[in-house]
Amino acid sequence: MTIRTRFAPSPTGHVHIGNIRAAVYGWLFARHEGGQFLLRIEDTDRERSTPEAVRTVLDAMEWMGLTFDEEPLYQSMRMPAHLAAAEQLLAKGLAYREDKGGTGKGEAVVFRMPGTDMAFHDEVKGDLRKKAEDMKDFVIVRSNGTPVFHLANVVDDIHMGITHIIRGDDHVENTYRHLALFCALGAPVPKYAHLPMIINAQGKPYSKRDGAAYVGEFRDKGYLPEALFNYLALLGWSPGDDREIMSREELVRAFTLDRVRSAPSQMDLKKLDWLNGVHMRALPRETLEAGCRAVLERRALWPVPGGLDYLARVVETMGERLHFFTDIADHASYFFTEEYVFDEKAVNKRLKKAGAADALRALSDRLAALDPFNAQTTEQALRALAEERGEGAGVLVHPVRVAVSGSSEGPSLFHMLEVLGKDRVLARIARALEKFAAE
RNA sequence: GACCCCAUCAUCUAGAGGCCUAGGAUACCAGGUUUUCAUCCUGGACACACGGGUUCGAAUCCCGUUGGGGUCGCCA
Repeated sequence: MTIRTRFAPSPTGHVHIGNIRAAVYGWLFARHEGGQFLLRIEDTDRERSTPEAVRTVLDAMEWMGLTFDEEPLYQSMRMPAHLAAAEQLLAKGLAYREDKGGTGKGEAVVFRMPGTDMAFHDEVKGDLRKKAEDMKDFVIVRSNGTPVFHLANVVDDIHMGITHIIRGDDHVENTYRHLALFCALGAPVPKYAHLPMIINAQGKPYSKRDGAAYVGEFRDKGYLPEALFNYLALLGWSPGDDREIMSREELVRAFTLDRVRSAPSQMDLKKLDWLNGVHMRALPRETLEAGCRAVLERRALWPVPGGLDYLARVVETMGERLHFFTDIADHASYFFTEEYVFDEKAVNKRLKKAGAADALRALSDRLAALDPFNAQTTEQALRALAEERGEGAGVLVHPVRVAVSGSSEGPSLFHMLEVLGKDRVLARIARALEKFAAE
């Protein structure tokens, strides 16, 4: 029997990180087993289930690389099947009609629990059981004639031939109901794997208040899907050895449900950041450049004279300083605009200091005389000048860096000067002199 | 409250009775490399919630306590 798993989100306009992790685990499991991974949109809540909300789910899946093997099933289209199942249960005497005083006018259809103790083996939590007296009959069709989640869910899982249900452990208590429904409908029961929640520092379910909580936010903040994927895979699961940095393929090869932890885990955004840097550094040049360009476009820092070649040189110079695509705008905007911001502390320390203006003027003259203006020649000129003045190179290096980039951090100064080019460098030094060095 | 689940460094985790004076990673601290920053390298501090058992031997098994979480809808 080939394994089939599914991700069954209800489209609410955003995809929670905990949900996408469930999808990641389902996908990983299906791929590892050579099975299928399916998508079912639980869009029965017509208020919230707008086409845009559905689009958000699809986008998140695509961005994360969670490919599914069949066309998505839209639960709203399946209402007749759900109702038919209820009729069948009614006919078999496994359900009954009753007015439980609900919202609707008439009677609801209530499913009769078997009245026996129940047990099942959860792939991550182990053996779980529940006593008959702790389980009550429950409504499967509302008095207004619409099917309830439990019914729809089970009927659709049967229809889709789902063999393994991988979902959040807030569903464990529902499992007994679902199991009973599978049996009542004469279908083979699937296996279940309940994943622990992702929690915040307070032990509560991780939410928007705790930082980025939705897939789209991570994307917008510049995280790489492969980094988030890698991170999420390791949040609650481990390969059993010391590997941490893993590609999608390695994860597929290593993933098994029995290595999923059953205790909840907390997001560590710092670790995600680190992992993002790791994946960033492993990216092919063209991908890196394309990602940076997209950010620049979004921040209105693109296009720029020199175009793609220029961008390539900036990216090359920034090197492993880019932990996020957004860093190209957050930490290297001075390559793309004259409107770069001056860091106040850096200005005070390096430009408003006694002697800084004098040093800058002297250096500016030397730089102006350079014919090939590149990393080598600028470095030579600077060092020669420093020696003549009987000072360390730092006395010159720091002020220029701040004058030219506004910041005291950044790539190798001389490569930066080369990329910026003589004209811009001289103009920036002059402007900085005017602006800050009122010596 | 009832029922269920969970419990190793700050965080993610390895650990399925002796290999554990508990390993790795992030974060943190200290040094080195880089006259900056980042990367990288080296070192450091940091944990088996508690109490009882079982056993020659327990982070690992059992019971209890404590702490946390989930579920108790004609929501999904």
